[in-house]
Amino acid sequence: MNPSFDDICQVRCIHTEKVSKVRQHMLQDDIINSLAELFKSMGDPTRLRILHALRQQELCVCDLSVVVNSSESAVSHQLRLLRTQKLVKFRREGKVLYYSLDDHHIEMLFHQGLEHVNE
Amino acid sequence: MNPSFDDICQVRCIHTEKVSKVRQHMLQDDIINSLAELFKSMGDPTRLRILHALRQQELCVCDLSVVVNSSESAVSHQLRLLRTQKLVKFRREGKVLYYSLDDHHIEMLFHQGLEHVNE
DNA sequence: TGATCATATGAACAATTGTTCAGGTTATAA
DNA sequence: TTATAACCTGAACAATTGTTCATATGATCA
Repeated sequence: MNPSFDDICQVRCIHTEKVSKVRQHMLQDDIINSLAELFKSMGDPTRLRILHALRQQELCVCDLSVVVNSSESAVSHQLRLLRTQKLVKFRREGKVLYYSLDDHHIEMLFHQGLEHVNE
Repeated sequence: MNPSFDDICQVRCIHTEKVSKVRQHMLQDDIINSLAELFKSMGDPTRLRILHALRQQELCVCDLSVVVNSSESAVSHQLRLLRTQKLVKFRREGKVLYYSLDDHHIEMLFHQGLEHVNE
């Protein structure tokens, strides 16, 4: 177990006021965890390739596996994860499932990320 | 090895035109990898707590370890990663290092992420 | 109904990750 | 120079991750 706030600060904690102020505005664990899951979902090359492809065009699993150069099984596994995290959605047309980005936040995140990477 | 584009598409590939169009606009591997590293860096609860703390206030390692309730060593390891990925920067004042967010993209990404999580 | 196509799933494996522990740096001040 | 405070680092470990392989759905059509 970690020592409590008070325990630590009796020993050493440089800026007590700053710290307690910041602590009051920390996010709840479940929010932080959801946020971590979201970014984690975007933290894999294959999934980013999938997402970038879907930025341009809705696509089925077979197409996606060709576009991102990965097996259909691998793509399907990744799509399940992206679905769970609400990054993509799909519509069915007969046997074929067409995947697309779930909402505009994903596009925004992708765009902002690209800007950061391109300095 | 994966079969080549042509190999696959001779066998089965539903929407050949769509696919080759999307393929032409795919991002280069190094861009995709950098982007993945960026999001991966934001895909951990401890690092998100650190980043969120720094959104409010520049802080030293000791303060941060109290705020995010983690050991100084753990925080230091995470800060190194965040530095490498250019998510945070620091300034020195005597023995103390004050960390802060590197640029406004990080704030934007955090904000957009929060919006998505809060539906 | 049975055959086939598009996709999903479960188990298993190597690879990666985050933390802890035990030192090691670097800058300040006595 | 020596002691101390603030921070960093490397090794090691359990836990998590992404892929592959084999198999299972579920929808369509003959």
